[in-house]
Parts: sequence; C-alpha cells; structure tokens
Amino acid sequence: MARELPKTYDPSDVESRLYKFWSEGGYFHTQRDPEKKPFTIVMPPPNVTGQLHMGHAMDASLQDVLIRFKRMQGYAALWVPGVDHAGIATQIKVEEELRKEGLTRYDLGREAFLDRVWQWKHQYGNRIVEQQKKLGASCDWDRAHFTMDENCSNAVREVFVSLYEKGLIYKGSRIINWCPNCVTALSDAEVEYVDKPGNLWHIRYPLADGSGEVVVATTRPETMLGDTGVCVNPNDERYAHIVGKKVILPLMNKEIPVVADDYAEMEFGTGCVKMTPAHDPNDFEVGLRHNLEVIRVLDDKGVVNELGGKYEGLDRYEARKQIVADLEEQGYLVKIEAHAHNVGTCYRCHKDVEPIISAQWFVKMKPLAEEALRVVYEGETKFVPERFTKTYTNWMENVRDWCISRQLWWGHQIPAWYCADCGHMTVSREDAQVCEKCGSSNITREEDVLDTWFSSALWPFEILGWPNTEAEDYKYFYPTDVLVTGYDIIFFWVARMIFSGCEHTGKTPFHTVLIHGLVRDDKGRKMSKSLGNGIDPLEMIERFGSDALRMNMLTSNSPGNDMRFYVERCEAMRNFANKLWNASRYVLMNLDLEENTLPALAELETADKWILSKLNTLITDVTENMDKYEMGIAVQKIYDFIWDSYCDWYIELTKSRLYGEDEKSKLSAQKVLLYVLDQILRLMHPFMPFITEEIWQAIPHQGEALIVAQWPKYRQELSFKAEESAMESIMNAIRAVRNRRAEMNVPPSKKSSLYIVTTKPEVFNTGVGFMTRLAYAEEVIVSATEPEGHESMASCVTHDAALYMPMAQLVDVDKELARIAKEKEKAEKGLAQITAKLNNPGFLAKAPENVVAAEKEKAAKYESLLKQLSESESRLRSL
RNA sequence: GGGAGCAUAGCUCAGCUGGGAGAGCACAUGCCUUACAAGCAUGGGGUCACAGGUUCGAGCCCUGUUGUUCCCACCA
Repeated sequence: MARELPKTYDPSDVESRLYKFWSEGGYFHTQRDPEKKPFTIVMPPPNVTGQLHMGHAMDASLQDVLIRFKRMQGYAALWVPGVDHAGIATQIKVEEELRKEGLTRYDLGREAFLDRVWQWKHQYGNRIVEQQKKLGASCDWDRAHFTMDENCSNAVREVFVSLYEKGLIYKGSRIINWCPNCVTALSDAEVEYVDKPGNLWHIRYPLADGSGEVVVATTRPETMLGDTGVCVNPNDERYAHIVGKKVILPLMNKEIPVVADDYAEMEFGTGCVKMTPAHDPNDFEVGLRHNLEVIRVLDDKGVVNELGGKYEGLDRYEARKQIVADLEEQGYLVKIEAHAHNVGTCYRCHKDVEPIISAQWFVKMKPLAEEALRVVYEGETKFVPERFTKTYTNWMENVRDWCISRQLWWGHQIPAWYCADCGHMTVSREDAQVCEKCGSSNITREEDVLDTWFSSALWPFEILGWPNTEAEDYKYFYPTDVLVTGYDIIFFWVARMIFSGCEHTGKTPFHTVLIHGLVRDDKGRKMSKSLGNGIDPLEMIERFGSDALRMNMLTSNSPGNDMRFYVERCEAMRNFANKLWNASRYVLMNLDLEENTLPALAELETADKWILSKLNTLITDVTENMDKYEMGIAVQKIYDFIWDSYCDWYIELTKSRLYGEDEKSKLSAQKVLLYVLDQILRLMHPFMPFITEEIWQAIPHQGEALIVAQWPKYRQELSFKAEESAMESIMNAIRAVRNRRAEMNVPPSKKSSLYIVTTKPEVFNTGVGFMTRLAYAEEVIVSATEPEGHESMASCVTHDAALYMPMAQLVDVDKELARIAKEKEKAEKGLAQITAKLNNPGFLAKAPENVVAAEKEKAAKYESLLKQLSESESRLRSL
C-alpha cells in the first residue's frame, strides 16, 4: 500500500539508498539474451587521475539517459565503464609525490617506479568511479575495465605487432613535437597552438667570400646554433647570384651553403630563410632535398647541448637572450620586429613544445584512413549533429603519420627488442628471450611506451573480450551502438577508434557518434583549474540533488553546442523535482487503490479523456525525439506536460471530484491520476532516475523497479480528440474569468455567480464543477440566453462563450471598453492575416488540406470571438 | 589560408520535417485557494543581426553582408 511522503523532497536521503537498491538488485548488470536486441555504449574512460568535472557530468548524463531509455524499451542495454591509465598525467602526478620526498623516478628505477604508480592507482583509482555513481550512472560495473589490465594489454600487444607485421608501424627519425617539460614526444593532436606575442629577429649572415651578406628573419634565434644552410626562392632574382655560395654563420663561425628551394617565399620578410633541419619540420624537408646537415642543438630538456658551442648548458630561453645580446654586440642584429605567432604548446602542461628530430615510432596513417573515411562517407557511422562529420573527414583526409612512442615509463611498453650482437630488432607478441635473427640472448627491450590514446583507440572491442573473437560479449555486443563524447576529442579518440575498429575487427565500432559541447562558466569561459572558475558537480549534487544536475545538463541546450552553467538552473530543476514530488503526494494522500488500473472507458470523464489523450501525444512525441537523440526537446516536453497539463490543470480539475460526494467520479479520478503519474514517472525516469524511482516505489505498481519498467506506448483507444477540444473551451473560459477578475483586483476569496452563455451547453455543463472551483464561482449557470440584468455585470468572452459575473460595482466602463478595444484589435489583426491567406488562390491550391482546414477553423474562432467582443462593447456603450 | 558554429524577450537559451514567436530566470500585480510560497493566478516585454532570393507561406531553405566564437593548416 501507498507510503506517505515527506513534504519536501530530500535527494540526499534518497539517492544513495536507491543507488544501492539498483546495484544490489543487479539491474546494472546486463545479461546476454538471444531474445533481446543488444544496445551498447562504451563509456569514454576518464583518467585515473581524474576528479569528476562538469564535462564528465554532461557525458554521463547523456549516456545514462540513452541507456535507461533503451533498457526500458526492452533492449539488453549495456553501458561499459572503465578508467584510462592516462600515461603522462598519471606519471606526472606520481612524480610530484616523489618530489615531495626529494626523489625522482630515476632514483627509484623503472620497476620500483611502476610499483609506485600501481600503488597510487589502487589508492585513488576508484575515486572517479565513486563520483560517477553519485550521478546515477547505470553502468555495468561488473564489466569495468582499466586500460592497463590484462585483456587491454593483450589487445594492445596484438594490435601493435599486427600493424608492425603489415608494415603499418615503423620506427624512424622525424621531426616530432617534443615537450621539454614532460620530456617526451607528443603526437600532432597533442599540441595546442596558442597565439603569443613574439619577435621577428633579423640577422645578418655575411657571405663567406666577403662579397656581401644576406639578412634572415627568425622567431627562434636560438635555433641558429643548428643552422646548416640558408634558403632562397629559385625565382628570386635578388639572390640568384648567391645560390651555391656559402655564408658564415655568426657566433658559430662556420660556413653553411645557400640553397634554392620553393619553400622560401619571396614576399615574406627578406625572402631569405635560415635552415635548421633538426628543429623545424619545413627546414627538415628542405634539408632532405638539398642534403643539408642535421645538427640537433637542444637536449631532451630543452637545454643547449655540446653542439651549441659556448651556449652549452643554457636553457632554450636563456640561450635566446644571450644569443640576441651577442648578435647585437657583434653587429649582426639588423632589427627586431614585433611579431605575434602561433606557438605549439603541450596539451598536458601547456609549456612550449619544441620541434626536434628524434627517433620515434609511427603509425602509417594513409592506408588506415581509407576505410575509416569510407564508413563515414557511406553512413555506416553517423555523427550527430551531422556537421561534425566534416570535422572528422577533413582531419582524416589530411591525416599525417601518428607518433605513438612516448618517453615515459607508465604505459604499455613497446614490444620491441634490440640485439646488441647483430643489431636486429625483434617485435613479438610474446616477450622475446632471444634475438629472432641471430639467437643471441643479448637483447634489450625498447624503453618507450605507447601513447595512451593507442590503447583508448581499441576501447570498444578490447573491453568486450577482443582479441578473442570468440568471446561471448564480443560476439553479442560488438559493434557497439552509440558513442557519446565532446567535440574536443574527435581527433584524439573517435577518429582513432574508428580506424582501429575497421582495421582490427573489420567493422566500424559504432553506428552513431553523439557529440556534445563543452560546459562553460556563467561568463562563457572554459572551466579550468588555473582560472579557478570550475563548478564542482558533486557540490551541485549535494545542494540540489543528482536529478537536478542531470536536468541542468540536458535541458536548454541543443546537441553539439556549448552550454553555460548556471547554478540558478540547478535550483530551477530542484524546484521541478519538488513539484513532481508534491504532485505525487497529492495523488497518494487521496488514493484508496491497491493497484494501478484505468477505469472502464465509459466511466472516464471529459477531463480524464483530455489528460489521457494529451499523454498519448506526449508519449509519441517523446519517443520520437529520443530516437533522434533530441534529448533536450524530449525532456522539455515531459517537463511542460508535468507542470502545466498534469499539475496546473489536471490535478486542479480533480479536486472538485476528490473532495466531492460522487464516489464513482472520485474513484475514476484516482485511477486516472495514478495511471498518468505512473506513465509520467516512466517517461521521466531516464532523466531523473532517483526521484522517479522513489515515487514509483511508493505508489501501487507492478514489477520490482522503475529502472526496468516498460517504456510507455501510444494507445489508440485512449485518444480523444473531441474531449481535448471540449476541455480547451472550458480552460479558455476559466482563463478569461481569471484574467477579468485579476483586472478588477478581485481576490480569490470573493466568489461570485458565473453565467455562461453559449451555443455549446453540453460542453460547458460538463465543466461546471471545474469552473466553480477554478474560476472562483459561487455557482455556475449555463444557458443559451443572457441572464437577467447581464447588461450591468462584469463580463468577458471567449470564441464560444460569453461569461457574466454580477459584480457591477467593480466594473469600470471606460477601462472595460479600452480592454475590449485592445482585444478586438488583436483579433482583427489575427483574422486579417488568416483571411489574406484564405483569399490567396495559391494557398488554397498548394497548401496541404489539413493546413487549410486548420486555418479555416482559426478564422471561424476569430470571427465568433469578434462577434462576442462587439456585443460586449455595444452592451457597455448602452449603459 | 580552409572549415564550422552562433546572432530570437532585460539575461541565458529552446524552437525537431517551412504553416500559431516559446521556456527558465528577472520584472509588475494579486493570492498562505486543505500537493507544493522551492508555490498559485494574471500581466508587461521580441523589426527572430542586416540585405536580397526561393515559396501560396520563411526564425527555419538559398545567396551575400556585418558582428562574434571555435577548429584545422600555416606564417621563417
């Protein structure tokens, strides 16, 4: 039997209890079921170092809505969670800890350091998981994965070796992005370009034969230590005579050649470019074409090395200062020009990245991109919103080889072994004991580990059991269905999952990529630690409840757009939760039912049919919106239905029945109230799981839990168009009376008789009870003719009724006339618009029938409203 | 240089396949009406950035303009 609910909803009490209830009930665990269709989402694994932020909250809310929706629709809905080992981030964190003890990772050595990281992982790795649970995430925690656990490591190993065997992974010396602070190589995607003010230093390089000089311009003067040439455009007549000659590199006092290459633009600067093949990707290319020497002058920490002459030991920025000073002193500096330019920075530590030549491992991307593009071109994987398709294809079409090696210890160590005897490299699925070529056991393993994203790229299939293609989960759940993530990691992750899935499983890993925007602060700025403008989702949950936070994430925002976070909106959603709570209290405190059944159709009254019919429409609309991933629109419709239709109208309409004497009417009202509430709770559950489950458990229900209850369906027999229209008539009349009374400043406590003159007495007669209550009437008299003395009564009209209240002393005739004039004007304008349409032969000929019919109906309503208004007007004038 | 988003009420934003301009917050007035003052009722407030075009009909589709934000590439 129904339980009594407290007066205000207290989420903190409810949420942890219910999460436990779901968890212990096993509702999160998804069984493979041949009778059901699978629906699978893999969660973007948060960093093991992570703390829940608004981005996670957005991500998780969307995924949970989808999963709960599909679960209720009867799918074997699986949401697989997991955590990412986050190579750089985690290593940095642990190194920081070590630093407090005065140690570095080198003091510990690789093995001990890794032990330390694992220790850290065991201590803190579960933090983010616990936080996700607070959001209500209905993940299958039994299937949780970590990117460094055994199966993921196997998958990584398999993929690496197989790509290597196919010739799609190679090791080579290239210019890569190097972070001197994190001391590792980065991929192109991991570099963020930032506009920074800088200078263009113009430097004089004298010709070796003393016949003159050239002036070069550079933004990084310190790289001149590694200059091995000067480049001019072959068509540049100014410099034609010096091509092939040598210039003297200032400070280093060495001769370097002048070469001609299209790369040099005649219009830019002086048209002369210094070449530093070891520290600039373009220079490197030019160097290859012209056989320039490659001299690397910076070490791994960005400090000038022994090839930098007297500048050895200086940090790159100190070296720059010193070099500029020396150039000036020695008369080589021509001028300094302010020049803003884009500087690459590390996406982890935000320090400037240094392009450096280095031996690294790469994935050859062109061959892999082909299929990854095809599946998107041909719609096997679709982006929602569609515009992100272009972001993806543009990137994939121009993709460059992926630098996958990192000079870290924490991560998947590359399975390559170098033979000290014959120099051969063994790449192997099993840990190599001997060189596969010469059999020597004098081999050492590659120290580098793989880019974290290399393992994340395999996420959708590695967590389902791959590389074991016979794994039951893999066979049943793969390919997955929808991937939900922010647009900021399309390149990092989505793109790489798609080509990895195509290459290794032969299938694109998901058919839909649902992209959401970033959560910003109330001023539109990115939330960040350094700005200190982040809002903690956990604090919001504590203050307003998880449901309110989720609703904030899901409403007032369209897919793919950024949203600003307003605490006020959490508050508004908390208020909504309370509204739903109190509506439920109302239903429960007036309920004498043991079970939820609708009355026989014959016992349904107009208001019942109205709300049931509206509910039907809602169910259809919401389901359609959900199928199109328009969660925001869907939830807005439910919200409006609950607050407006159900609370403000239907509940009010039932009061006269519940507090009245007609037992039959009372009972049917109870049944309909309960039925509709139950359906509302189901529709709302994916969005606000906690409060809906809590209420649902308190009302008479069938089944164990709302989380696994069936999603509502449209019921043809509960569609009542005539009653919808009748209720509209009654509601309009009520609104008109309230409006009129408000205008006259009549308090609700002052009741009056209400005369309704209408040609549809059958409609208004069914509404007498409602009108008595909601239009503050003493009594309601419906008739076809005006009541005695109506000339001096307060009045108002709708399109199908004239309403009179004997409150003559309150009527201000002039004010009244003004109001009527205003209403008339509005109606006339409306009518004129429609008449114009209806007089347009083109409209009649080309517009669809139902549109024309609707316009005609509107015109008729306007006409009768105008007629009513005119009558009121002339009556007032005759007073 | 290439691509994309945004411009709708005082603020923040919805507006799905073209057919009545909406919500929340804020504002004004009146209400402790036995679910809810975290509430109820009523009201004020918009040239849908601008200019063209398509259409019977445009906030929505097309072209251009302006402003703004972002992504990619690149600028020695």
